[in-house]
Amino acid sequence: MSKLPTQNDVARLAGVSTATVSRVVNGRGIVSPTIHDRVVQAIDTLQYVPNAGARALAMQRSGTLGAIIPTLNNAIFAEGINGFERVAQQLGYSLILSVSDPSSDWHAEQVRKMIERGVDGLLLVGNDHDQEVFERLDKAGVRCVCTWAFDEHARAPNIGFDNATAMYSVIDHLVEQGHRHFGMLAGMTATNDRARHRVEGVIARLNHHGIAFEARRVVEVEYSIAQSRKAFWQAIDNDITALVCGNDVLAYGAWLEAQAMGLDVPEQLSITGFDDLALSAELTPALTTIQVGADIMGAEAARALIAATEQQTSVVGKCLPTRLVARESTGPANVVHL
Amino acid sequence: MSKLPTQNDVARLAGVSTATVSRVVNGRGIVSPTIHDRVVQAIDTLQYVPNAGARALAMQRSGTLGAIIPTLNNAIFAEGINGFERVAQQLGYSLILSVSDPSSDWHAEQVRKMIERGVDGLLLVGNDHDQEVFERLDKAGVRCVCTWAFDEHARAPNIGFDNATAMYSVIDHLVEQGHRHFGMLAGMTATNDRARHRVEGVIARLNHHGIAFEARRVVEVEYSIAQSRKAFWQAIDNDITALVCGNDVLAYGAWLEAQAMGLDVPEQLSITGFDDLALSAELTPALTTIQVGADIMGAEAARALIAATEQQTSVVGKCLPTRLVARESTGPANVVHL
DNA sequence: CTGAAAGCGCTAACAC
DNA sequence: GTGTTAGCGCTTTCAG
Repeated sequence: MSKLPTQNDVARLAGVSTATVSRVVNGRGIVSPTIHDRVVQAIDTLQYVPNAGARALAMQRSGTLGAIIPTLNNAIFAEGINGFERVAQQLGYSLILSVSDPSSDWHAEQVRKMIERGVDGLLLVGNDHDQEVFERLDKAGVRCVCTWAFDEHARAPNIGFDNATAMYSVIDHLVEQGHRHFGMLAGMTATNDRARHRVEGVIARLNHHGIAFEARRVVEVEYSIAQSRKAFWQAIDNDITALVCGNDVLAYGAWLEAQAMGLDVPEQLSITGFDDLALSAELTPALTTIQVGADIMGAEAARALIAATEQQTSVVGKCLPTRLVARESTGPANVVHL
Repeated sequence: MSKLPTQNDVARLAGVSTATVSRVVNGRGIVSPTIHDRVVQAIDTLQYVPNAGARALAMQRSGTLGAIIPTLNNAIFAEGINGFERVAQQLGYSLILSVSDPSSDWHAEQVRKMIERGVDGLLLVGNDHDQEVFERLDKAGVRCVCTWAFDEHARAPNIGFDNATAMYSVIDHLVEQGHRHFGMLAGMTATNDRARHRVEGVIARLNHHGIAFEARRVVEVEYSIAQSRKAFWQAIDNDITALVCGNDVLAYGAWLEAQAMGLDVPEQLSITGFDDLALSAELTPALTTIQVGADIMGAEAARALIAATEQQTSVVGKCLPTRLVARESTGPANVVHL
């Protein structure tokens, strides 16, 4: 582990000043072709690699973007991070990733760590974050964007979609097919604003259609197939013809359980998801769901953060469209109840 | 974006030297209780957050770990990164994540970026990396570990499993149930050493059992359900009774296609996967597969990298066990051919 | 126990 | 065009 070559070493070898080396490395300023070549030469005989930390210290910009997501075990977040990282990489930024749920005590600490690392921008999921988090971020001059939601009046700019109205389209689709009796499998609303808004959307739209639906008919469950399968039975104990799920993972649980018990989907029960994961289109019957474009959302978030950083402006939010993808897991309501 | 408070500001406010502030922040050295309290006081009235970049510059250690993975769109990598990040976080390290395939031209560039960022350790996937990559890493004093594989003689320490012998257990299981005619859906062997070793394992073990199986019976396909479904038909065009898949995603494709065409699994065709993703246990019939423990692998990799960094030793590799999980998608070979 | 001072590797004015 | 010179914010001898 011999000491790495520094800018200084390159300068000496090329017989120029460190400032000049800096100029050619960063392509800033003007350097005569001759000198330029000499420096480039020196750089690669020495295999010189600039030190990003030192550069960040001098420039007061790190060239990194941070992201704190609740989990990596749901493909939808992986997809979003994928888009975020891809754009960051293309634009010369590195991604610092942290997995931590906003409802956990660690969350504020993770945010602090991001500030400590000097990220130029930070991606957060949802709007459920302590006031303090945003204050620290502001104070540190770290731009941030909240994703997976869109609320014009949120504390920080949002780049995401409207979870409630996305659910409207699910409900409209179902009501159109004659459904009047609904069940819902939702995420934990207490600690997850996206889940909460999806439930609210379902209830609001059902009311809009004059269909009674009480909050207690909503079964909340952790996002996992296994949990969902268990919860399925609580959710369908009424004469429902349609089961609305808070996301595709929950829908998979319902789909599997229905299949396992020989229940015909959609003949006897329509099932809907939310996210449109890759698998959803492949199932038989294929899952009707909401396409959210997580990859694009991540990409947009990265672009917005970087633009704001480089142009010294504030991040501009954006409401991304969602789309109902009507497939085979939903069909006309049938009087043959369970 | 007023200037952030620095150690200096804290020092001034507390009426001590920066060295003292450093001491209390890092818990190193001894500071009298009185002074200690005064400093802590100052730190949180100023909301002081240390600057990791500056610290890294002074200490020559960044407190970050890097990981370069081929994709985030396969749950198995998400799982591995999850374990890696969790341990890193617990031990006070941050994760810098980059998505790039080793076979792409960008890969070397991504490695360079990691060096530039000064990561203390780097996780790579597989052993298919240019010699140059390892040289640069060595030269920069960046420890690295290659995962998802285990080869004692690899250029860099491996923390992973033996892909070939894992396949032995799949073959043994199948042969035991009377299967003699096999098909295989594999990943792209040219650019993926894990896929290659899995194929080699299948062939070697089949030969060991005296069963003829030529490499051309292996259908290579990109890891995606959609691709797998198409490839399925090429793979089963013989009188096979068992289809061995290179990973669970490929197996899902086969499973779905079989289900869609009304083919009975395992009565008419046994199907096996590799990875044991969460979904595999939930399907009906549940998928027989290889449990690799990606989360643990990631965790071990982080632990090894950090231990090596902090103890100034080299990374010690480790061969992690894999386990055949025999479920319902495999059964006795049946003479009723396709 | 605590402070002073010398860097860590790089950039950015400012001179020449 | 190119070199000089201050720092960026932190840690770490070394004195005291």
